Amino acid sequence: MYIKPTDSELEILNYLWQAGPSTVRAVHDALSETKDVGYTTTLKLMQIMHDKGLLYRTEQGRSHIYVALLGKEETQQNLVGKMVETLFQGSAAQMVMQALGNHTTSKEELDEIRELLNNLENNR
Amino acid sequence: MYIKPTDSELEILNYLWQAGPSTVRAVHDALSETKDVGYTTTLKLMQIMHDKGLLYRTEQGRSHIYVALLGKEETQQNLVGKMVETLFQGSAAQMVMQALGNHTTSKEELDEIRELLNNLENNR
DNA sequence: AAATGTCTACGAAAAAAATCGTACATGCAA
DNA sequence: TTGCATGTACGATTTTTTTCGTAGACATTT
Repeated sequence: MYIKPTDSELEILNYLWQAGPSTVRAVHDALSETKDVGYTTTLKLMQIMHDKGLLYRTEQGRSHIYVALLGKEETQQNLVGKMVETLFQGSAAQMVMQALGNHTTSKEELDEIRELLNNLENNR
Repeated sequence: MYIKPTDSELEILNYLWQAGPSTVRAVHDALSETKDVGYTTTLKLMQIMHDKGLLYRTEQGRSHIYVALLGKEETQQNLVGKMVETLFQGSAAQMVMQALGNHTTSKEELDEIRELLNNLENNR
């Protein structure tokens, strides 16, 4: 069974996806920018995530280097999928409407989506 | 500030959105279909939601009738928006790709989305 | 060498969510 | 009228998540 990361865990995963293998220090410094939290809190969270199998870690001198074991796309897919099921009765289109209707999206992005739509229809 | 409903609360809201004003019994019977949970658990949850201001209730004889105070669209918007921010760095288009890429969507729905895209571009 | 800084480990507490048992009221049926 | 079904209230417990203090190891600075 897939383990749904908590919101805090997601913040950490996000950083690791973007930054690659990182120390607790690096993660914590990044999170501190937007959030008031103690170092040991971040440390503990990452240790727990390691226990849960969400992170891999390797020793690097006196500290540890952590790597996300969940892929970004895989996780996005899981969470979006879950939201489509629970909040949109399984209709991805409904969710898309909500998402696009209330966010500013550039012409380039809209075009990209159009292309995706075409591909979906052709590979049917 | 907007209060994010928990997963359990969302299940209840979903039912209320679909069924309209309902008793605890009705909600619980519906949830029981897919989930093993005691009646008093559902009752307590709904009482808490009432305390939080998520539900309104009115007496009906010996029991209570509950109504969702959060609108469905409003809540969808909030949660989708939050997900776009945290999981897709603010890019709704990215989320849309994920959502469409991994769900089967009918031609009608795809057309509907196309139309939405056109409208978005025109009302710029 | 002593002090200081920076790690991890670990326990514990606080906070948030979810679960349920029991008590008690009341309607209804035998 | 006695007993059973069905409500709510409410406290308590359990589980999950978040937070942080303290201790000990080790490197670096003074």
